[in-house]
Amino acid sequence: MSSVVPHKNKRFFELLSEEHQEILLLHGTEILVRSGQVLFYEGEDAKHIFLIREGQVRLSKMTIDNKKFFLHLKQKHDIVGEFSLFNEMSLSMTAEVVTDSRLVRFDQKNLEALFTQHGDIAVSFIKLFAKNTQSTQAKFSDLLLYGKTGAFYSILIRFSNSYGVNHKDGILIDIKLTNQDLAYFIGTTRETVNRMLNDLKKDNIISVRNGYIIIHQIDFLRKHLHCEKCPLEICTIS
Amino acid sequence: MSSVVPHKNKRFFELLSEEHQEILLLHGTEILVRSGQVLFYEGEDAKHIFLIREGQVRLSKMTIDNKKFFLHLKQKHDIVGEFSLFNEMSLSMTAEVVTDSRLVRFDQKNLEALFTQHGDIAVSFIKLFAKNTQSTQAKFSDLLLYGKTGAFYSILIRFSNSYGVNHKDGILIDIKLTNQDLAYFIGTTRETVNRMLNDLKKDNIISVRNGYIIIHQIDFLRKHLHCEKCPLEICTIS
DNA sequence: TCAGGCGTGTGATTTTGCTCACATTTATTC
DNA sequence: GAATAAATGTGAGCAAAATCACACGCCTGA
Repeated sequence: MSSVVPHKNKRFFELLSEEHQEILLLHGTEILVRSGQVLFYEGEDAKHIFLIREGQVRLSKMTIDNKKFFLHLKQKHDIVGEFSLFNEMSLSMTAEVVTDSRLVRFDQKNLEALFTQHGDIAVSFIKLFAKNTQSTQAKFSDLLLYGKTGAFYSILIRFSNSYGVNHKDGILIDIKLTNQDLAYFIGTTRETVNRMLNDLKKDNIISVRNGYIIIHQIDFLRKHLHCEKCPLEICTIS
Repeated sequence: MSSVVPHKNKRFFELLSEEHQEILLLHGTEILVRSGQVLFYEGEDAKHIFLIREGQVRLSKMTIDNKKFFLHLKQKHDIVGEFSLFNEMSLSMTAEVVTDSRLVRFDQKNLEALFTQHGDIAVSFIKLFAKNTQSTQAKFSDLLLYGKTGAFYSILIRFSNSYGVNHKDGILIDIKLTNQDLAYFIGTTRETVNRMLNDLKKDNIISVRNGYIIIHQIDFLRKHLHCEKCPLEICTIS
């Protein structure tokens, strides 16, 4: 742990006690899922939620006029599909596995019973939701209040918090992201992203080395969003 | 209950059993709060959450460069501040009472204990979060994917679901909203809102009678968002 | 009753971001 | 290593929305 990336965010599963982790795992089934597979589609009825043991899952919304919008990129220890607990509502997003993954699948009904019995696990779950809510709303207010540039900076900060690793020249975002991917995360076009990226490169705020983004001056980004002092936990992409 | 406003959304508190309602109320303190008072500010440490018995509370984010963004307008039976449960994180929004209100204030610590003991109340809380999450994310994807017009239509639909009452010419939104208020809900300017409002009036989609908006053709708005068939519960403003 | 405040309405100008079109570079595949 | 595909880079034109500037109506309180 260095000064650049002070600490990784603790994810839901890590926050549970050993004992609770075991209880939870006993109620699920481990499954292997290949990249490209879809865990559930928008509009379907919710049946399961998933814990990621290994791999990455992307949550997105897609519209009829085939616009796409990526909401989250979930990783190890994250929960996917929690927003369907325990409603009869149909799902509001699509979950797609983007790198081969090992997941634990839980049945909704099982979980409800488990939570009713183990109030303390339910409380951990509430914490998960609470953090998520804050994080999501913070993200969107960035996206809306500071234009596309703001949205872009916001997403960079979020990626650096969720996927950043220390690097001699700053923070390296340790996943491949095309311009188009980034565009889907902020609701813009790849051209606009490309121009913004190049502006930042020109000013030496970031650089790109074989497809990976390195952020040299994250404070520049934070300042633009008036977010110098905001807590790390809420600025995440997962 | 008519065909225009098929049913009011059931809010968190109403979904609890009588027994649970009583248990919950026993753990809180009833307070009266005047319009204009602030329950908590962005950046503070979270101490309480609130149940609205009567009145309205607005949740917003405010930035240094004094941009404002209204996230929710909560009403009777809604919970305010749940996103602070049970983290040590500082609050990410400001809660302001906008009409004189009667609230029940809960202490975080109390609630955590209560939930641990009564898993089933915790489960109800998880439902609240789950619905909220879906609703919020649906809203924001509208705001980002369909431009300012889309954002505006989205907000109108949400207000009609949360505050709409039947009216001979359509759905009346039963709260006063200035152009500026609406602008803060969608992250735009009052001028833009004004122009959009007038466009809708011109086409007889809506009209405004002494400050209250009446929606005549809500389907027009829905169609624009490709949202004809989407469930009522997630399109709310609270 | 009239002054001041607040909300609304509307034009002109500028900025931002999207669309389209195409060139170039970087990966893949056979 | 040539052929193809995928991703990046960039200009020009256009559309959407923000900004600025100001006029008007309506309520409210001295």
